[in-house]
Amino acid sequence: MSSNEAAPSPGAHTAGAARPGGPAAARVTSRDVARAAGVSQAAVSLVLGGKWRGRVSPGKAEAVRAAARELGYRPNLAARSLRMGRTRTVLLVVPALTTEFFARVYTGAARVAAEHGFGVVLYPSPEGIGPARDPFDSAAATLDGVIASSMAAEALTALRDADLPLVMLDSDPADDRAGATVNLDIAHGVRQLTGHLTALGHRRITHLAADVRSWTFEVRARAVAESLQGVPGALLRRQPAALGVDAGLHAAHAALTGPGPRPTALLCDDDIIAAGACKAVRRLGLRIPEDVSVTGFDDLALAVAVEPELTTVRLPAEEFGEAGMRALMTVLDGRPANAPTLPVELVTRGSTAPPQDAPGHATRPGGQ
Amino acid sequence: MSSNEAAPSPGAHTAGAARPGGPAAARVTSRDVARAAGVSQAAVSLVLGGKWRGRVSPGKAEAVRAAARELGYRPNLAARSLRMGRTRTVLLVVPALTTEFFARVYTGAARVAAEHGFGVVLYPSPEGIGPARDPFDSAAATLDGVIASSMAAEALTALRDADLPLVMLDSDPADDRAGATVNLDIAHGVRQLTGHLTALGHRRITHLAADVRSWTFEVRARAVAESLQGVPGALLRRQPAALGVDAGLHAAHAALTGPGPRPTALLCDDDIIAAGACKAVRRLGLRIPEDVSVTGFDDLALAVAVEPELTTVRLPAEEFGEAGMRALMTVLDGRPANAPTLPVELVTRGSTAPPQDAPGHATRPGGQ
DNA sequence: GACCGGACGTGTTACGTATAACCTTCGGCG
DNA sequence: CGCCGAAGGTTATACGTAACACGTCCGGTC
Repeated sequence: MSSNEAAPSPGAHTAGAARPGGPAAARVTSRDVARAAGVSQAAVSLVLGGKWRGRVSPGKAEAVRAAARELGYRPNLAARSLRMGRTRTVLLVVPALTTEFFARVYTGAARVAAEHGFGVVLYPSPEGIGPARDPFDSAAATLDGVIASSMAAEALTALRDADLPLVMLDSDPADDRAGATVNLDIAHGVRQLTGHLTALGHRRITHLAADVRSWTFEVRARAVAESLQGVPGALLRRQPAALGVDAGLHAAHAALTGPGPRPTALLCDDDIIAAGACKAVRRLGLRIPEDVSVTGFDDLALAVAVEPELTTVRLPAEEFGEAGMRALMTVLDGRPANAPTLPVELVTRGSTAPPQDAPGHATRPGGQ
Repeated sequence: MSSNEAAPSPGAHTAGAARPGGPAAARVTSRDVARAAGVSQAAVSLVLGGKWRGRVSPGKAEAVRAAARELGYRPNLAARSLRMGRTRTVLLVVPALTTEFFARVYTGAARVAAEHGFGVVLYPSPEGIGPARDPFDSAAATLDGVIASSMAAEALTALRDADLPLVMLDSDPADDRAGATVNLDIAHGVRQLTGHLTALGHRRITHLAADVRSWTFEVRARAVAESLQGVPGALLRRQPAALGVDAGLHAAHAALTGPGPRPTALLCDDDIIAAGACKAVRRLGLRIPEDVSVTGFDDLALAVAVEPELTTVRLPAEEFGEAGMRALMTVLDGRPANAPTLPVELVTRGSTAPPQDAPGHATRPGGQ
């Protein structure tokens, strides 16, 4: 990593000066550098590759580096990949990039990858790519490793032939396909959340549960149930919800108008569902948080855009991507993979408050 | 969104059946296919490359295809790139991926690229990558072309050496660096928007203008000014706003509490600023849309998550990315580039209504 | 004085593909 | 009949890099 921290910016300057009027058509190769430095191409490869300890004299090594800088030499990645059998490219499999959460995961992962000289290509789920060719058709041939979210696990079936190093994000640690698994401490976040709600006095809580088969949502459902187990008088119900604002709205409507006593809190599986739930609450003439408290998950930008701002569990999305990429890099180095679990944090905002349980004044038609 | 009903399963099935128990260590090359089909490696290349019209008999061609399928042959992209001098990889330069708009642009661009057998790598702006190495250092060596948003124009300076085919998104058509420019009909969208507001009776309008130097925001500012030029009694003011919910809140607060008559409409440069503006309006004890109308831009998911839902100008983000990539593909084919301008659409929702101080028209509390 | 091993390099090769150049067969035509 | 061009292939080569195998010098050692 510290081997080549040669300054790039002055290099660009001299490169511009070094090519006065010549057409950029002819790419400069390691052989050109060799010629300029008066050494063989092999020496250039050794020097620039950093492994010249006792093979090239310091003087010539410096000459090589100078010539490379002067000519603006960039190694041809295709040739290198062909020779080495490695592409320094990894695949990130996410359910959809248009969700802010995974866009941030990508950002973190790409940053760490860049530090290691790796690139990241995306497989943003079948619905993102649509009916086009399966990226694995060509991609699998030129990948060094894969990071995959548990929410896109089904896409991984296409990869089961190629036994690439694999790091799973937020998935069952018992999954043996993965070389390592990086998790978020979802269960703890849920416990904080339910603790917050019960401390406020909430007992009738409906979990607006994402109807996506995924490890992370299974954990959330289990943690919600378990953490309310010991609370006297707690009445937990479960309302499935698809992902999206509209789906959250419909699910919340069903939850609030269904049989039995009305819940005083809606615990939503993500902020987007929660935003939809807020709309449903208000359309029924109820107030947030006085009549119904609503909580989200993820702490997206959305969480502070809606009103009132959402109490939610902040997931460290970028750090998540960073940790996943770091784990993959250690696996690629042949070292044993660490599999950290990242902490999450409850963020308390205006969408939660003690319930106004007075049984008499349920509906206030006018409202604002 | 229904999850993926697409079926990559049959292809995966045959692939799984073709490799019974062998270790996947040894990659299958075109020579292996040649051996299996009883032809030379060159014939395999011809057949699989599709240019065997009068060079290989149909029978042998079919045998080659069968053998390739049977063995699960995947061409080595590194070798192909080295031989051809092209990488079938293009770069998409965007200001930040965590914004939904550009995530959708990427999705569309990646889809079209995949149809052409191209991959897309991202350069999500310096602030996304952070202080890590400049991706162009290595990337520029292996790119066939570039698509760049005008919002990330400064990042392009790093590319000025490499004279790669370049398609600009939503930027000044006079910019000569670009081989083609794909635009959105922003000006028309703005005219629809101002027409909508003035038809409702609004005259005192403040433009919450993104303080980002970018072609698209310059066009918006100009179009707002020009389209209100001929409206009698129109009073346009301009309030700079950084990007983000908080920035929108502050800018709107300044606009509403500043000197002079209070504006009855806030025309925001994007939905996120508009969401912040909504919060500012309510914090001042004013109502949307009765006291102040608010409009956004882009039609992100956010636009229907806030309440009231935002009147906004829908930008066809994915189509935008698709059109950009299509233009780049034609440039790469050596054909003259078409440079379309995509239509945009005004979406009228609950955040706009006639101003209450307009004579005659009164308040309609219900909403729809 | 023969031998050894480390420092300092260079020649050569292979990675897998696409394609130019070449070679053979064969039917048709002057 | 002799020759030509097309069909149907094959052989050979180059792309740019990394690294193995091989030299050569030279100071020290027995």
